[in-house]
Amino acid sequence: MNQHKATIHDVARIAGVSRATVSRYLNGGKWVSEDAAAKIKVAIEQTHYVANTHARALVTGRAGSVAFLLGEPQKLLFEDPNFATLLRAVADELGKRGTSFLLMTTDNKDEERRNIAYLQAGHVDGVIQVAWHQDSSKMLAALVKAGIPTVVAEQPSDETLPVGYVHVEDYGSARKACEYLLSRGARRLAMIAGPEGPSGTRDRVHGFLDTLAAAGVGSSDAAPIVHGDYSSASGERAMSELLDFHPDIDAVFISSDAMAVGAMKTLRARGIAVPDDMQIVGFDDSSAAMLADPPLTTVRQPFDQIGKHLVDQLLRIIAGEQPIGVTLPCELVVRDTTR
Amino acid sequence: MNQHKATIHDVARIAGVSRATVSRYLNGGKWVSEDAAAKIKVAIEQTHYVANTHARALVTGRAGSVAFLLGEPQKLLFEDPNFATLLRAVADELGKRGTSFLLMTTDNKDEERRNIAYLQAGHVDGVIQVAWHQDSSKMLAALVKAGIPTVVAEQPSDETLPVGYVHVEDYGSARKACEYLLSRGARRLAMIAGPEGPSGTRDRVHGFLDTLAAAGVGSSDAAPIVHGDYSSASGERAMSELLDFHPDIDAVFISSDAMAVGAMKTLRARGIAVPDDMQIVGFDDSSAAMLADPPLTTVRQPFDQIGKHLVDQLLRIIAGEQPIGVTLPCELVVRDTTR
DNA sequence: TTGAAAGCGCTAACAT
DNA sequence: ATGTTAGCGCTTTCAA
Repeated sequence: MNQHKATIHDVARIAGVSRATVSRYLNGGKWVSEDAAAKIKVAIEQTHYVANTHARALVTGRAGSVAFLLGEPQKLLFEDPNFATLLRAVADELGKRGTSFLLMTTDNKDEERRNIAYLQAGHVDGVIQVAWHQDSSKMLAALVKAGIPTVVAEQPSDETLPVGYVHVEDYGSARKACEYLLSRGARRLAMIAGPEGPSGTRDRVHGFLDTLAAAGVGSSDAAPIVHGDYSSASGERAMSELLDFHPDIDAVFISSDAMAVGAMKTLRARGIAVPDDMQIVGFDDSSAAMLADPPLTTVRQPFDQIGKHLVDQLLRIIAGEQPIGVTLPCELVVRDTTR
Repeated sequence: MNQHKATIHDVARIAGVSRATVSRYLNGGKWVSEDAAAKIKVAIEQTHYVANTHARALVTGRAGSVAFLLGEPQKLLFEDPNFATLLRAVADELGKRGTSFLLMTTDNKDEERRNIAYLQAGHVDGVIQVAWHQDSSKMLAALVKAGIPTVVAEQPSDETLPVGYVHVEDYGSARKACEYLLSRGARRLAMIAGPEGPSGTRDRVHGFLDTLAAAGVGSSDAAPIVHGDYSSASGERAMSELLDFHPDIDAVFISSDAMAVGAMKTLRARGIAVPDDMQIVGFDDSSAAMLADPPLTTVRQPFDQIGKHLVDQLLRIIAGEQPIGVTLPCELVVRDTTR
C-alpha cells in the first residue's frame, strides 16, 4: 500500500522496451511486435499496472467519463422508481464501454450554476440529462452553448437544439392503452396526465384525445383530464378531482404507475371497485405496478433499452457523429385493473 | 466553444503575474499581495477560467473525487427506495464540499474485479460502500489492502478493519418498536427480519428477542422470526409463512417498509384486519410507509444524517484522520398500523 | 511576496 | 517496429 504505484515507466523498464511502445500496446496494440507485446503483458501483470486516467486525460484532452445530470425536485427523485431503473441501465452500459460516470443533481439555481461551471470546465466528455418533472431548457441551452456533447432522456422542447435524445412513443402508447380500455367495454374515459410542459405529456394527451375522437366517445364538455406531477400523492388528488367533476367516468388512463397507485387509494376510500366499477391503465411498469393491489395493467417503458441507447448516442456524438433522436416502442402489460 | 479553453497561463499573463502566483491564489491565497489577488480575480472572471482537474490531480496525486460503491443485486436497487434517498443525501453533501463522485455498481464477480482494479488505480481518493443485501467483505478487504480510504454504510462484520462506518442504532430501535407494540396491547409478537449476515439484522433480532424476554411474553417454541431480503415480495412470503406456522400472532415487527407493504398484502388477502387483528411496525420510514394503506407505523432512519456523516467521515479519513464508527439514533413514527 | 524551474504520467508526432 | 522528444496544465520546492 505504500510501495510506489507502478507507472508506464516501470512497465517499460521491466519489459525492456520504451514507454512509447507500452503506450501503443495500451492503446490498441498496433505497431507492436508480438514479442514486445508478450513481454509488456507480463510486466503489466507483475506490477499490477493500471494507467493513470488523469495523466491520460491531460494529454488527450478527453476525460473518459460522462455526467448523468439529474434536474429534479428532490422529493420526486425519492419516489419515482424510474430514476433508479434508468440510472442502473445507464451505469451498466457505461461500465461495459469502459467509461465512468458521475452523478450530478440540480435542485436549485445555485446548484445549476455550479454544475454548469463544472461541466464547462471540461471535466467530462459529455452529459446525459434527465429532467422529467422540471423545465431544463436553460441548462440544456448552456450545455449546447458550451459545446458539450449531450443526450436527453425525452424529446427536448426546442427541437432545433443539436442534442441527441431518446424517448418512447408517447402518442402511440397512449392510443394503444386507450383503445384497449375501449375494447374492454369502457365508454367514459378520463386521464391523469403528467406535468404540463414536456413533450411526453403533450403527446400522451393527444393520443388519449384522438382515440376518443376516433371512437366517437368523447364527451362534449370539458375534457376529463387532470395533471399530476407523477407522484403518488398527486394521483390521489387527481382522482378525487376527477370523481368530483366527472362522477360518471368508468376508466382512467394514468401517466405513471405511482399516480395510478395513488388513484387506487382514492378509489378504495370511496368504495369504488377496480376493475369492476372503474378500469385503470398505468404507465411505466415500475415495481409499483406489480405490487399494486390489484396488480396494475400498464404500459411498459423499456428503461434498459432507453439507457442503452442514451449511452450509445452519447458516445457516438462524442466521437463526432451527428446527434439524432431515437424513439422506442412501448408494450401494453395486461394485469388485473382492466376487465 | 472553439476558442482555446483558458489555462492558468492565460490568467497569469492577463493579470501580469507568474503562474505560480495564480496557483497560490487558487489554493488558499496565502502569500499573495492584495494587489496581485485583485488583478488575478479580474483575469479569472474575464477568461471564465476553471482549473483543470486532471492536471491538478496529476501533480497532487489526489483525484478530488470519491466513489459511491453499490454492491447489490440489481432487482433490489430498483425496489429499495432507501438507496435513492441515501444517494441523494451523499450527492448533496459531497456537492457542498466541492468533491465530485462517481457511482459504481457491482452485480457480479466480473464487475467486482473491474471495480477493484479501477479503484486501486487511484482514480478516486476514497470509497463509500453500500451493500445492505449482499456480502461485501471481499470487496472491503480488497479496498483495505489497497489502502483506499473507505467508509461503509453499516457496521462491517469484521470490526478490526480500518474503515469508517455509519449506521443506525439497530438494537435500541428494535427494542423501542417492540416495546411500543407491547404497550399497545400486543402479546404474541413475530418478526420479519432482513437477510442473515449483516450486523444490522443480528442487532435488530436481538433487540426483538430481548424485549420479549424482558416482558416475559416470549413463546417457548421456535422464535417466530422469518428472514426476507427487504423486498416487498419477500415480505409477502414471510407473512404467509408466519401465519402458517404461528397462526396466533397479533403483531409483527418488520425490518423494512417494503417488506411491511408486502406483508400487508398477504394479510389483506387472508382477511386479517390491520391494526385490529394484527399490528405492524415497519422500518425505514421510506415513501412506501406513508403511502401504505393504512399508513405504516415505522422506525425512521435518518438517511440525510447518515449521508452527511458518511461524507464527513470519508473526507476526514482522506485527510489522514483515524477511521471511527458513528451510530445514529432512530425515531419511532406512529401512524395507523398500530392501535 | 514573487518567479523560475522541475516534474506528475501519459500520448503523439517525428525520427530511425 | 521502436525509441526520442516535447509537451498537456498544474503545483511546489527553491531562490531571489
